[in-house]
Amino acid sequence: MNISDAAKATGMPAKTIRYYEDIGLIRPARGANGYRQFSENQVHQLRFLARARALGFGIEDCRSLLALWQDQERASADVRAIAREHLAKIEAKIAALTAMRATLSDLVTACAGNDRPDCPILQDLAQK
Amino acid sequence: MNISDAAKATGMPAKTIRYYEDIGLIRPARGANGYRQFSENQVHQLRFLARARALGFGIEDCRSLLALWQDQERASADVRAIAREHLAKIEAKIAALTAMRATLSDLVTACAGNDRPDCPILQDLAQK
DNA sequence: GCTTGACCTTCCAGTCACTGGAAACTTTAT
DNA sequence: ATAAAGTTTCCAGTGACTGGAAGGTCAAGC
Repeated sequence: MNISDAAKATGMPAKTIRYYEDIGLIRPARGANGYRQFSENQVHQLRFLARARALGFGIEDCRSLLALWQDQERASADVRAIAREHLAKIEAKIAALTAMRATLSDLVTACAGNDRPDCPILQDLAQK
Repeated sequence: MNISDAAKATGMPAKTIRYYEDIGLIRPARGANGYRQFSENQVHQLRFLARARALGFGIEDCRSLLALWQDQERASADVRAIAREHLAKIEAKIAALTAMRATLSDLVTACAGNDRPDCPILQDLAQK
């Protein structure tokens, strides 16, 4: 399987797959012509990575999760610890964004949005 | 006012202020010794920037907002348009993160987190 | 055989908003 | 006089790609 087929099979850009090889997340074989060759198993790994990334896990978390997945002797506690930490980071981001949204939403509502220069948004930015 | 005083007055790292000069957000004068000299007005501008950044506006938005703030002939509609677009992006991010949180939260709950290898989190990552 | 086009390769640079660190200069305090 | 603190510039790194250039390879049509 060449890279564009792997890309189609996983929904990832070929560029991303090359990048993942670059940083050692996957190690596809090479044909005599130098082309990367992906096994079904590697396509499965790529899908695992795509799903983990879609859940917001960072690359290093993905590396750990992939290793745990491959490891039959893993403890689910190790997986859970990674997921919990990530969940905490996501919750912190949501909290920060929610606070921003509250303020911005108020300001957008308060601003007339017309031809005149007076603007509660600028007032807010200027004062604090 | 030297850079470290401006940093204290705004709560920004001096590095960040230098960076803002680098990209043309602010243009402090220079003393005979080459040191940057910040006026009260520029400190005010920096605080404006800090506040805008804290609300999540990108640098280019900050540049536009700063220009609008300085422009007595501005239309509040222009400010509002920037804020609304930014608000929409924040809401999209919140939606994405909230979806991640829902899935992750379920998975973390479902995982026993013990010594054994069976793990709903890995199962989820592997299947889709 | 030859050409065209689609595919593949590597490598370099850019994204965003800083942040860290090195080397060298100036100012301030002792 | 010296040491410490503050300042300067410049270069590199962050995360996770993404775009593009230059060049090699493959399959199809003439």
